[in-house]
Order: sequence, then structure tokens, then C-alpha cells
Amino acid sequence: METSEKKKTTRGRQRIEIKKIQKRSQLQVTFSKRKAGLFKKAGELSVLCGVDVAVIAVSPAGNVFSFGSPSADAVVNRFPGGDSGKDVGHGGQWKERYGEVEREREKAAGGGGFWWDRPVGELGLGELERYMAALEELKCKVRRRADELAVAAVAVEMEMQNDLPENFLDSGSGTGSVMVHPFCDFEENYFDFGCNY
Amino acid sequence: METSEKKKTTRGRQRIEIKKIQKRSQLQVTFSKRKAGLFKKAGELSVLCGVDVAVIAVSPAGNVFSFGSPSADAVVNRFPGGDSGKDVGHGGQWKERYGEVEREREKAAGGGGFWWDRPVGELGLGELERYMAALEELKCKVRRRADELAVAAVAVEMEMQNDLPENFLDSGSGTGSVMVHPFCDFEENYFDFGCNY
DNA sequence: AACTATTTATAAGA
DNA sequence: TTCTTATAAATAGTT
Repeated sequence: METSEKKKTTRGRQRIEIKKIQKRSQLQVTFSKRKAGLFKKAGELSVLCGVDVAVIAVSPAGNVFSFGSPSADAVVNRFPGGDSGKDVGHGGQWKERYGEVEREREKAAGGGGFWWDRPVGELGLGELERYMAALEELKCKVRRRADELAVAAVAVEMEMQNDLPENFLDSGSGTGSVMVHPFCDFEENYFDFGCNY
Repeated sequence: METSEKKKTTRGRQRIEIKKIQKRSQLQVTFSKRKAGLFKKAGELSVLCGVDVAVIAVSPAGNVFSFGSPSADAVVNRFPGGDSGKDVGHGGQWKERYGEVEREREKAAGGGGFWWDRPVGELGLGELERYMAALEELKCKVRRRADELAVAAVAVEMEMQNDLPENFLDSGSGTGSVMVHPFCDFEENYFDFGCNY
């Protein structure tokens, strides 16, 4: 083998430190790539284990919001032409659907695309309302659990509260554009990274 | 090289189909590993890009709930001894804290452990209440966005709603135990996988 | 948006 | 379950 022949075209993946990326251009591409990876992982976990998984990301500008819950029948049924309601075992069904959506996305990439590939600004209120309903239900569920705990673990609770700040979750300050997508497939060109660096 | 000498000890990682795992033992280990991986990815995305990321997983039994928002100052400030409030630029600070928590976890593994390593049953209401507040805020944010859209995209909305089922998100049916943890570090022995297979 | 050389995640096995 | 190992998958830097 010769030395001059095998010149590497790239250095390949490099190890990086997990600290905030400063360069705007790199931040954008990294966010894009890793968000896609995260959503893919979430979808896989959901399917493999039959669990609901949701991933939420708020940009520094408060511009991006994402959500998915792939394992629920409801999500499968959202596909155009989905056979709603019947057949609760959705293992194989899911796989079929997945391929279907993948193919649809291929087409969508070139043309107008399907609604789940668009930012919510093009979608309207239907999704947002359902999302709010979902949050409300989740909140009720948490509240029920809290009630249970109130009986059993008051003493511990008192302690815990002293370890926590007022603002446990800062949801960001923004105008909040929102995306909803069954398989976390999405376009994100509308994304502008308008602050924090 | 001999043939009998180099016998591989394992087959290494094998490719798997993304479909529901049927075997209980494998499901549990896969869920555990992949959830850890997902949380790690979420934390990395959060730090690298300075964004809030939350990951939520509801088991088929409705028994597990997880959440993280690593980039917010609030989360950093939750650590015992955290310097609350000052210094909004938390890039390097974050890294320091991370190491600190990692070290604490080492110790926690052997002894009584710290609160963020425990299931919420041992924690009490403080976290749950904050979580509910976070959901409420998020909901308000979504509602604001919906209001904006109501002005600009009513026509599209009408279309969208026809493509969606009633039950967009099924949050599960369960008793809902809940975990909250800053870096998605956690113990999960309490996890029982009580249904759906 | 595509491409690779690498790093990272992880399915099996111990 | 926690560790190891071989391999699959993700991705940083480049084009």
C-alpha cells in the first residue's frame, strides 16, 4: 500500500467537550443533528418498550418546542388512512406504519409536504389544543400521585422543599413556536437562534 | 494466527429490529439502558446548545415518569450548596457542577444517597407541585401561541383537525410514580413493569 | 445536504 | 445487576 494514495478525506468524528458551543453556525448544526438523534432514540425506546415518550426542547430564544408520544395508538391513528380504534396490539402494525410514513416523507421532501413535517405556524390550533389537553391530563395524574404522597410522606416533603429554589423550571421567555410530530420527523429551517450568544 | 485461539467471547452488539420487545427480562434491561442513553443525550444537547430539554417517559403500567431541564439556572441552583441567582452565564459553571454531582453520586451509590437519586415516593410533594406549575406555564405558553395562530391560520387549522383523532395523547392509565432528577441520574429498582405484555 | 473517520451507544454474554 | 466486548449507530469536521 502506498503512502500518498490513502490520504484521509476527513478527520472523522472528533471528541468534543460537553460545554456550551459558542460559534453560532456550529451551534445550529449541532442542535439540529443532536435533536434529530434524540428524537430518533426516543422513538426507538417508545416502540421497543411500548412506552410513551415525550421530548421537549426550548431554545434559548424560546422559539422551538417539540413533542412526541409514538407508542400510543392515538399517534398511529393520526396517519392519513389509519385504521382507527381497533386492534390494540400495535407492534407489527406500528412497523408497517413506520415504513409508510418514511415513504411519505420521501415525497414530502420534494413537494408541499405533510402537516407533520411543518412548523406549527403552518398547522393551526388543532394540535396545540390537543397538546394542552395532554398537559392538563398529565398534570392531573401528577396531582393524584401528589395526593397519595401527601398521606404518606409529609415529613420528607418538608425537608425536600428546603433544598429547592422558587423557580424549579424556567420554561423560557419566548414567543414559542411549536412543533408536533408523531415520529419526530420535522423541518426546522424556520429556526433562527435569535439569542443567548 | 491460529483458528482455535481467537474465539470471540461475545458476538458484540447485534442489530435489532425496532419493534416491541416481548421478553420481559430483555424489555426491562433495554428500557433501562436506552432510557439512560436518552437522558444522557438530552443532557448533552442541553449543555452544548444552552437549551432547555425535558424527557418524559410513561411506562405501559403508567409507573414511571422522568424529567430534566439541565440548562436552566434553576436546575443548577437545586444542588445542595448551589450559589443561587447570580451569574447568568452558566457555561463553565455548569461543567463544574456536573463534576460535583458526579462525585456525589459515587458516594450516594453506597450509602443513603441523595434526593435526586430516589423515586419520588421518598421525596414528597415539593417536586410534584413544581412540576405541575411547569406544566401549567408550558400550557399557557402554548395557548399564547395558539392565540397568535388563531389570527393568521384559521383556514389551515380547519383542515388539520380533520386529520386527527379525538385522543391525540393517551397519557396512560396508571398510578403514576414520578421521578425528577437534574441530570437524569437515577435509580429505578422500584420499577416493576406490571402490564402490557 | 452528503460524506467518513471516529467516538459513542448498546445487544449479548459473563 | 453490573462489567465486558464486539459491533451497530451517532456524529464532528469537512466538502
